[in-house]
Amino acid sequence: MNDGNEAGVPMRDFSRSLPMALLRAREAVMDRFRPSLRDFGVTEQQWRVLRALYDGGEVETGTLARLCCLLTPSLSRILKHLEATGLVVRRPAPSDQRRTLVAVTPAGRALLERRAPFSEAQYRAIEEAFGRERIAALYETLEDLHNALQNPKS
Amino acid sequence: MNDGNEAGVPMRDFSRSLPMALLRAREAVMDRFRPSLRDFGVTEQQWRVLRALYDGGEVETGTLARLCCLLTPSLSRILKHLEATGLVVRRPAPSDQRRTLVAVTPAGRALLERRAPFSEAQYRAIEEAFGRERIAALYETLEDLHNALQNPKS
DNA sequence: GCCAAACTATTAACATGTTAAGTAATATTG
DNA sequence: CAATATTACTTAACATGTTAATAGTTTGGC
Repeated sequence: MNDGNEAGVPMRDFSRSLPMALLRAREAVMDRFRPSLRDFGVTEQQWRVLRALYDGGEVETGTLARLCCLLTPSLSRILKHLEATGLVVRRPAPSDQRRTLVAVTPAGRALLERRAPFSEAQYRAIEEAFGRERIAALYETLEDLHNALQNPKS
Repeated sequence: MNDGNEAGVPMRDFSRSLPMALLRAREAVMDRFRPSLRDFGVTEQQWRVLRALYDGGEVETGTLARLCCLLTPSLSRILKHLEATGLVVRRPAPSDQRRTLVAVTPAGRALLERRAPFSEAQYRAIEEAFGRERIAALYETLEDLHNALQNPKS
């Protein structure tokens, strides 16, 4: 009668799952970065937070969460850990005691600058394997996709 | 002297992080699918496992992990949960007692077929927002990237 | 057949993802 | 200005990500 179910909606081929395709590609990329993350004793998410703070200014927790693509409960635990290890500092915002301002410490900055060369080396290897132009085009496509799916009606 | 650190390696702009770009795009996509996953009481990963088993045959745990982009410790816990709720069954492989064969149950198949229409509706919305051809091209690019980074020298 | 090496799955421990609930501070309304 | 709603962050609970260690099987020499 149809493709095998009562509702008449054929099951999409598993290879055409967009979340899976994005995840597979991301895992292939992360496999290149995990060794040095491990060597420097930081998780992927801890690195993202330090990375977002590198510019030097204080950043509010909520803003930091959006920048790093983290949910605030996760970020809360990550900041607790980073503060305990002396890589970041937190203080309440003077103008609004609800908000928390986060900044990287000199130790955190030193860690960032020690790992940066290893990270850049992997970027060069990835660009060599896939093509610098194709990588640039992919950044654009991914940003367009993100924008196309944001707030469809608001 | 240079871009701000002693090693002379300028820090890459945070917007040019490939893992972040892939993650942001994936999160934008997943935001469309999470509501129905939640309505049907399954996690994203549980859905991936059921989805991979839909064809009907028995699949080894290791193969299933690769198909679903899951590490075997995660899959082990997920299968325990899915088996407890009656959505999959496990049995040792007759020819090799080390291996475990997994299959979806009628209840699991029923869940798959109930949610499929909601999932397909979101795929249509995504294709409408971003363009069917661009989505197809993205699948290709992501697969090429994955292949380009797999086993560079083996 | 026996023993060491390799393989498969699981468990353990710690960190994060996800949703709901809680706490404190600020903004709003009457 | 007091009661209420809203906001920002945290905590709690359960599920998964990640790495290391463990237990049971099989395989390969010998």
